[in-house]
Amino acid sequence: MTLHEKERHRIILSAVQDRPVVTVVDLCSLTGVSEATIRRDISTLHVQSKLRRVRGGAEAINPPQVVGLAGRPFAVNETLRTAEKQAIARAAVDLCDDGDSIIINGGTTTFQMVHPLSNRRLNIFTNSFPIAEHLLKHSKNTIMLSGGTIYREQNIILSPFDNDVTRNFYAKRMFMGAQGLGPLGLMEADPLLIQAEQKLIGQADELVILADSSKFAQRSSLVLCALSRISTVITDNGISDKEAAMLEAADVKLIVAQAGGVREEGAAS
Amino acid sequence: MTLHEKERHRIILSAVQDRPVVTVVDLCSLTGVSEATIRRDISTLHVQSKLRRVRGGAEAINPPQVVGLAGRPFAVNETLRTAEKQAIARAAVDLCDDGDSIIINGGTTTFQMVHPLSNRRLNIFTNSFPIAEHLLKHSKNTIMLSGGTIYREQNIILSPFDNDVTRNFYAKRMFMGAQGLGPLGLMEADPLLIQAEQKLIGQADELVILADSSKFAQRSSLVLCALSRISTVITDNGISDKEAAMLEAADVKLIVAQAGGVREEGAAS
DNA sequence: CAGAATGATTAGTTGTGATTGAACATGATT
DNA sequence: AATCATGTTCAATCACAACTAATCATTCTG
Repeated sequence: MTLHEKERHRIILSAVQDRPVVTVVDLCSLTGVSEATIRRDISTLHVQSKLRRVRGGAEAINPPQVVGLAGRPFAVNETLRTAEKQAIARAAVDLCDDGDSIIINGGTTTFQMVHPLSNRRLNIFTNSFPIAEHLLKHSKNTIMLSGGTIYREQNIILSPFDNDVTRNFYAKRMFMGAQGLGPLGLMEADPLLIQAEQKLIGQADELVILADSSKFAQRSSLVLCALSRISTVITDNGISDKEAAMLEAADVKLIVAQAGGVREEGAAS
Repeated sequence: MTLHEKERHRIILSAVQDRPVVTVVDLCSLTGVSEATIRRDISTLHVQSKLRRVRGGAEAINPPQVVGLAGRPFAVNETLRTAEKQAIARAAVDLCDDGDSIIINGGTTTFQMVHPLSNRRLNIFTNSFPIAEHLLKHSKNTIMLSGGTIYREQNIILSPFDNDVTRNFYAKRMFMGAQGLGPLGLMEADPLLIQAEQKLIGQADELVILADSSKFAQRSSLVLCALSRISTVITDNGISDKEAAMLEAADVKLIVAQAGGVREEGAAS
């Protein structure tokens, strides 16, 4: 993959805003270019005062504490398995072409999609405030937001009412994370979330699930939808043969994303 | 395929606006002409300052610093008359009690309400992304957002559809700024905004207008609503007696806010 | 036909990726 | 505490591919 200088800069800046510090290897797997290039880019952006260069990577230029606790999205969960999540998110974005209309459901995994999306031009509908915020600031995508109350813990916008914006938006694909993924289907913990997500699922042709391999071991109390409704699952190479077979039996396309590349298995429809 | 210079230039400019960066080969396959010609065109457009030439292609001229600019809301307008606007916004917030439900329409003046609101606890409905963002991070108010597309220039969320979240929210007061304020009523420039704002106005008992005194001189092409619909106007002490009389005649309560305190005049209903 | 614009060719420049050895941090050992 | 060992990060270098600019032949336009 060959990206242009400007595009890489966009992605790097997008990533550096998001976290106190990004490592060179992070940016490497995020952009798909070599370490040398990343270093050169960081140097360039450093002299332009777009970011500050530190050993091992780069940090945002603005004072460390500007963003309070609530400001950092998903503060606690964010650092877990980021490498896998980034690779998965990148594979997800690779499915899309510029101009596509997609839905991104809120979550820590789907949030990682914002960086590869920063140099794209899609129509994006989301119920996640941080995703909308980031894309608004760091990309040229068209952003549509669902209306309702902003729930601080989940950083999700929920409405008790039927939302006409939601019901009138049609998307080629919907991307969502998962609490757990088993033979029964997609598992979720919060009943309130389920209701909102089921509404959204109805608006998309394909349903793409982003789930790192640990999610296959997790179970939850509520089933959001059956496996048969899922078009594609993107995961990392920690997935077992048995789990892969389960998906294949349900006619689900499986994409295995690994840092720096994507290996495809299984088949469907 | 043979295209004329003008046509190619139009295509190139169109493409460059659309994406952060276009490559020469992109434009090549887009126009069907040779790389040499595209390069010549880019050179021409570059000296005309229609776009910026970068290695491998061209980029739009406008974002020399996308991050810093887009991050701060209303970057251009923000610094004008801030002292007055802050005093006005403070007076507006003083009208509210904790627990109230209010609507805040987007705008540079109403944005100033976020600071006095930071230690309050209200139910706030807004169509302004920056207002929601700020209150979410720096306050404990309950935030409700209208759904729809986020318009970047205005930083406002608009929906072509009737929005049930909007229609089901009832508020004691709605706060909004104004383009202009005259005998005919509240003036606004953008027809798209008018439609959305009129919907919102219907959901509130009282309509409170935040308008610094310069707004009485401004006129716009479109009337948003009559003076009679307005409950209260908050302005600064630059208001003339004649303008105050106009408001009093329409039975509008007038509040004059000045830095450090509030002086009340006029009376109503 | 003249002048301009376009496309192809070529030579020169610049960015990119991999390799190497030096500088640096970390943790363990004496 | 000082030293050493290990692993990571960094800068310099080089080969290679991509991009650019200049030139010239050809085609289009008036």
